Amino acid sequence: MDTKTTCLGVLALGEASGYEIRKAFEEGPFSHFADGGFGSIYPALNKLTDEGLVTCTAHYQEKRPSKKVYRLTEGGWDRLEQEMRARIPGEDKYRSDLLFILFFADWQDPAWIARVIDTRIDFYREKLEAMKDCSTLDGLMVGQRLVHGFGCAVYQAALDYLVEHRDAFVAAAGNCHDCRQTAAE
Amino acid sequence: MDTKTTCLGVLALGEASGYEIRKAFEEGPFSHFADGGFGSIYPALNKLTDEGLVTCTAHYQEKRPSKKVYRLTEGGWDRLEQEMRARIPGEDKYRSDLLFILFFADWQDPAWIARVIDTRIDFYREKLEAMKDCSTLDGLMVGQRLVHGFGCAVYQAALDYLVEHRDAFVAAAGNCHDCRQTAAE
DNA sequence: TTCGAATATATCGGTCCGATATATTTTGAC
DNA sequence: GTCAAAATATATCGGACCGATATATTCGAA
Repeated sequence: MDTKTTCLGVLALGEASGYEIRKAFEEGPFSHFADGGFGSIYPALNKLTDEGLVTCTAHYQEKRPSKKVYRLTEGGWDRLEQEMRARIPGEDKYRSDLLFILFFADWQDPAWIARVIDTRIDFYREKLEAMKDCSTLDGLMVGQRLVHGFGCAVYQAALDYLVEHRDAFVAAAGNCHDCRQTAAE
Repeated sequence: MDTKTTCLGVLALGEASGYEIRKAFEEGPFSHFADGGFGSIYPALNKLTDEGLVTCTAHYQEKRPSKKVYRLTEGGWDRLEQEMRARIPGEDKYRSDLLFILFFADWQDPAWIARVIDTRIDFYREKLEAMKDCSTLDGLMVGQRLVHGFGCAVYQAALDYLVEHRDAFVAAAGNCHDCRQTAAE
């Protein structure tokens, strides 16, 4: 889904400003399967306004930049529904710099490998704790709760794998002292 | 990692053409944590050649476009090592159109929800089978095998969750006949 | 009191990606 | 045996996307 469509999705939960949409992508309920920075969100919101899919109301605030609150129009609802039924969704995209580094673990310093894995283990533990004690789950739609559960399940599997194989990764590191020659076959 | 760096990574396993690099991203050992289409790979390869990080040798073939084979230089090896140790790797990116659709399951047609989930379950089953019987695992470095295992573990967790909650998703669908009003609070 | 984080919008340059163009060989189905 | 489809192989273009940056104020913590 492009940024325009994911913005429509956030706005389907209630009116929001560009800033609030970004929070939904970064920390909110959309954070584990969608994203978008300001450089994508603001242009997308302008295009959506031009196409009549959202309305924009400026809420003037005395001491801050005036907040522009966006809201779906009937056309916006139609477009969102249409996008969600348009095609069987394509394969998920999963990109990981950590896995790229770990792939070449054999050629690297054991201490460095240990450090990147331990950092990630800590990160996953915190993330999962925050997701689980998430009391804001009440009142959500069933789909939202299930998708949240999907996120937890996948993070948990990643964490478990890292914990279980941490030592094997570290042991692999530093065993190949001549990688450039080895790779040259 | 940008496309230039991931290309260096593929070339670290042996010389390759642009076409072969793409296969490594699409089906090969890099497929579950990196990617890049021709539109990214060819320009990246040109830049790497300009910077002296790879060399390009044209292998003329009689009846096909001549194959340009790229190979890492010493500078290329240095750059790759440097990139992998430059910083603690950032959070993985996970993007999913399926989860976006499922998030709004309550508002959608049960048959459609069943179809998208069943399609994905089939996809994961095939993918996992292909990954597990992967006899090409012999002779790989330890890091490569472990990263492969990580991919299997995460795909398995995703598959298990979908199988277990498929009926709950379908049951959620179609229960909300008035989503636009409901969303308006 | 000062420094960083949060609130809030916006742009710009560079990168990335899907679609498309081109051309031949191999594979497989009927 | 023939024909279509898939694989081999490189390349570009326009539009979308993203990180960095600019601007300005308030709030809380050290």
